Amino acid sequence: MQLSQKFLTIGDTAQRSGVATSALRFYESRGLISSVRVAGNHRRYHRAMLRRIAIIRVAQTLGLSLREIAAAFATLPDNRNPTKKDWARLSTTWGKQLDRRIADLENLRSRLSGCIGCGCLSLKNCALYNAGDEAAGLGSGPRYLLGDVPGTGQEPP
Amino acid sequence: MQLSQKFLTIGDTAQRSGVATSALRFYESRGLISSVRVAGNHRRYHRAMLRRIAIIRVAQTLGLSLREIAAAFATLPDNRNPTKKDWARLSTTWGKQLDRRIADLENLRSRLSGCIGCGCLSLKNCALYNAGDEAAGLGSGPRYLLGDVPGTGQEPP
DNA sequence: ATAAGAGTTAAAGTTAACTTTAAGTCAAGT
DNA sequence: ACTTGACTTAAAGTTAACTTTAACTCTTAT
Repeated sequence: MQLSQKFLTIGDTAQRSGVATSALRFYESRGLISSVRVAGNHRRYHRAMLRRIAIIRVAQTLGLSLREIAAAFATLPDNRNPTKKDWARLSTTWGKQLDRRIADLENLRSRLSGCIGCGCLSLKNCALYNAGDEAAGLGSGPRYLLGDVPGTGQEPP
Repeated sequence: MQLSQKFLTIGDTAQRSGVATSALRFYESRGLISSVRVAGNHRRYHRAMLRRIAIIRVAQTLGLSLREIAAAFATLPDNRNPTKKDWARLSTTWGKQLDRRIADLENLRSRLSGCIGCGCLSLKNCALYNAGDEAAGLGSGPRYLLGDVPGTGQEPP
């Protein structure tokens, strides 16, 4: 295996990318990467594909699903291999998403802090319950917790 | 259905907790909640179980798996139903975990920021690669990206 | 010439957290 | 008496992201 080769076998690609051959075939089946075939139907990955594979792993670390990553790649003209500039654009977008996730968690954190000592945890008062399902209202979501406050028997529909 | 009843059918429990009956049976199969049986082999959940169910949902929102939640419940003396004090203890622990997750993400965020413009992304220099697998070293993890820098051919084992 | 090693495909297995389906039981209302 | 609705269980299905297995095919080193 020459390090300067332009095309790599799946085994070499796996070694250099740190991604199992089975995963590479899987990524290919999902359209995330591509290969050419040589005699014997064996795959050959272009060296540049290593960059793409690495970006996939980074994106996964950032919390993106393969579906989302594929969608991101699809925004590249001709679905070309990401250039340095493409990487800058993609990672900027992903950075913003990450910021949002962090903000959401911090929000959740402050809600939890407010609820740690309260012990109420009722649907109406507890910020934790009204966290995920803002528009849920009555009809879904845990109702009364500590205390299990009975209503009037005339709950709204 | 009387709101002041001490024991609820699975249907009533589902309605008041906002959790599907299938999910309740599933939680029970995993030991997260428990019930008594009445004539006809039908389940009855104690009203207090609603609190437990709600805590399960909150814990899930915080990112815990059912396995972890079960483990947390197991720390309660006699695996009793969580009291207000228990909730304070559990949620304090979970708050710390959440803090750690947030810190991890912020760390990742700053690494990403540093890499957005750089375009190097090599194993040795890139903070993003050395993110998850600190001790990975050579042998796993994407190697060379933009640039695909060839080594000496004498890589360490 | 041959055996080992690397590749190939399709299909099944894995884990989490449930949901859906199938087939059957039970109690209550008409 | 009979239908309806709620309930029961076991087993299979769902999604994501892969891995494992089985059964072959090719290439390469000896």
